[in-house]
Amino acid sequence: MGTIYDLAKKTGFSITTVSKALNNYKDVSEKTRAKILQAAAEMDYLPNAHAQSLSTKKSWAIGVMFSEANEVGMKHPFFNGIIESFRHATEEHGYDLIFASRNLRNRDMSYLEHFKHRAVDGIVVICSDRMDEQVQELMQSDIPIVVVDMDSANCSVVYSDNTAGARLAVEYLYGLGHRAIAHIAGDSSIDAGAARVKGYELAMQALELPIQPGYLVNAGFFSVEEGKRAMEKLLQLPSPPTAVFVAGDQMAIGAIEAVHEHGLRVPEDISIIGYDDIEMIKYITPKLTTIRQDTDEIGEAAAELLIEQMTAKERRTERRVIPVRLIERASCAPVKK
Amino acid sequence: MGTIYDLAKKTGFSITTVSKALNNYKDVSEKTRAKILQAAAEMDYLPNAHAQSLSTKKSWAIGVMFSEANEVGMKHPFFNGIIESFRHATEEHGYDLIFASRNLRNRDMSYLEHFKHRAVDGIVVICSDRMDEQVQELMQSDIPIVVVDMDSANCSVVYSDNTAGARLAVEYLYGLGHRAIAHIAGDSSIDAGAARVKGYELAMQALELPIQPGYLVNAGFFSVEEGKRAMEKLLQLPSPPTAVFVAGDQMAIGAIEAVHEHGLRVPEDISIIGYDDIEMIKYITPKLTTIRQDTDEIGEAAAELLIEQMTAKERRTERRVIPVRLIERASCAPVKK
DNA sequence: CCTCTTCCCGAAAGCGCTTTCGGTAATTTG
DNA sequence: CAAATTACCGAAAGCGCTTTCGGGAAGAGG
Repeated sequence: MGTIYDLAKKTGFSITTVSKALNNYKDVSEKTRAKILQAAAEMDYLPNAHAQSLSTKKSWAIGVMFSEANEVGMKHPFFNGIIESFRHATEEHGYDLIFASRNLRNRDMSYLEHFKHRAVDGIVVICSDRMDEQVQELMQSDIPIVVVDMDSANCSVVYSDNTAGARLAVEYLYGLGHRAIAHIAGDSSIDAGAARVKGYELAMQALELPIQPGYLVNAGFFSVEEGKRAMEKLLQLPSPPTAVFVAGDQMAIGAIEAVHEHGLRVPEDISIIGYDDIEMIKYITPKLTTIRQDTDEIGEAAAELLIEQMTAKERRTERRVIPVRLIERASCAPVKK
Repeated sequence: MGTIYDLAKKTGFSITTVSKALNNYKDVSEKTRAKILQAAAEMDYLPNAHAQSLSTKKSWAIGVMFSEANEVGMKHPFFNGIIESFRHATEEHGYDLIFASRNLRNRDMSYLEHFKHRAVDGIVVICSDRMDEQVQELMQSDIPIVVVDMDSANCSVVYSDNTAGARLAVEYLYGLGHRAIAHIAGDSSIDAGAARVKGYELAMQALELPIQPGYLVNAGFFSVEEGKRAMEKLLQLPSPPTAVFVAGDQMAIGAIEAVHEHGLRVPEDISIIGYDDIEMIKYITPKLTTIRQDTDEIGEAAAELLIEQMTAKERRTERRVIPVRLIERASCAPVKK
């Protein structure tokens, strides 16, 4: 493969000139540049990224901290859409993604430390647990950063318009004639969960619907099982809801399961609307009506916000809220008279 | 953060000694090592990975080439399980994963070139298209490599026991009394597809069942739509099968859809068995019976094979075939009399 | 013909770290 | 007590690249 020294020897120029030719400096004539590029091609020369980073202080690498919760990691059906789109967007600008371990030759270190060690140009955190110490540490560092799916006053963030989405859902159910509308919520320690609760409450208030006791149930961390348990609670109520807005598709799947096991039908007996629009809900029965979060858009926005900071080499803080939209499928129906 | 020079200045020792202390060389006394480590902790010293890699020729990074086909990327429901487990396994040994772009400051380059540029210690390719030029190039390089989900004579590979899995599926259907067993296959250009076809044929032969004309249909690249179309072909046959072994869960989902649209039921009218055991099939109706590929095991095996090579700093070629197993759910039933 | 620009090129320092090879001081051995 | 080990430490070269700065040659201007 060779180094610029080899190129210098081969072409007879100095390594300075070789380096300049390779980097399009203008103080090298076209003729010598051509010779050098030719020689480089002949010997399959490739610059060594480590050497470059060392001397330029730029690594062209983005550190990613990805959903660590409950072992799902890259299997996370919503986040993996975001990271995919983020990857695409950053790739076009020449950045590589590095998934760091917290393990440096035995000694374990924090994500921040590892990212500093690797000298990444920026960081993206896609992880909904704002209370995570590691996340906190990253947000307080001075490395360019963008955080997805949670809010923060002192770093760039991008997330969906969760309250608007929740209102959309409630208003849609209302439009179908429903008045007894419950909400299976995600935990409020997660921004998205809290925002959707807020949207639910605002919408109910705007529609002058009181929230009946027991109609707002916290189902924790968005899993199928938790959604199922939450729905069971609703079904046990003296007067169960005719429609429920579920804060996440996975929980909605669990909710539907609970309804079925209770001998009722969706949507004939109970309407269910989810949130996220993950892949699999197109294949369940009934196909889930949901609020779609635009993962492509989110990933791209995150990339944009981060790249800006990295090229400016300074931390900025900008908030980007991505609109959502209702996807009508088959899990909601007009209320039974 | 500081460098070893700062540490040297602060402690009064030479940078040589500092470096040695940090790297547990034994020709530095306990006393001075303690002082240096102390100082390092005080100034939050972190070694610079680029400098280290430059001088040691070891980057502690693994380049990953991940499913590029049809824009799914990290959303691939089977591969993302593998990469997650692979990540876990390599993390414990101190390796980071780097998802490279093929874009180096405008000029585009191959994956191999990019990986050389980044000086990764090893490469993992998780991507089923063996004909991909990029994959070929990687397999022929001299960097330690492990390839998942396809076979090759000249590099380490790990994949599931696809023929055994196919036989398992066919024998299971046979055991339920089925004799008219069809196979919706993945394209033979993909190793997994070809192996499953082979397993299907072997099993049918062993059971002395002739493969009726039209019973073996190539459905291409494992998508829901292709599976659906394939099933439609089967349903148009003069005597349609009573059971079909589908080479992938996504295709099986499509197949079930086709059956339903045809006014028939699964499994009452037609039994369907899938392959992979991806997350979502637990939530469709009916829950899909399938052959589970152990993504955890595959990822771990791949990690092991690669780490061996990287520590030995030499390319090796070993084949690891991971056993599969039948997961019985609700999409298969005894044949109707 | 001389001076002033402009155009090219290269010396050298620096990025932060590792590792070989000696050398001194302290310790052990005969 | 002299000689031979042993224990510690440091100088220096090297990893592959970038970038500042200065200098020579060629062309422009008077």
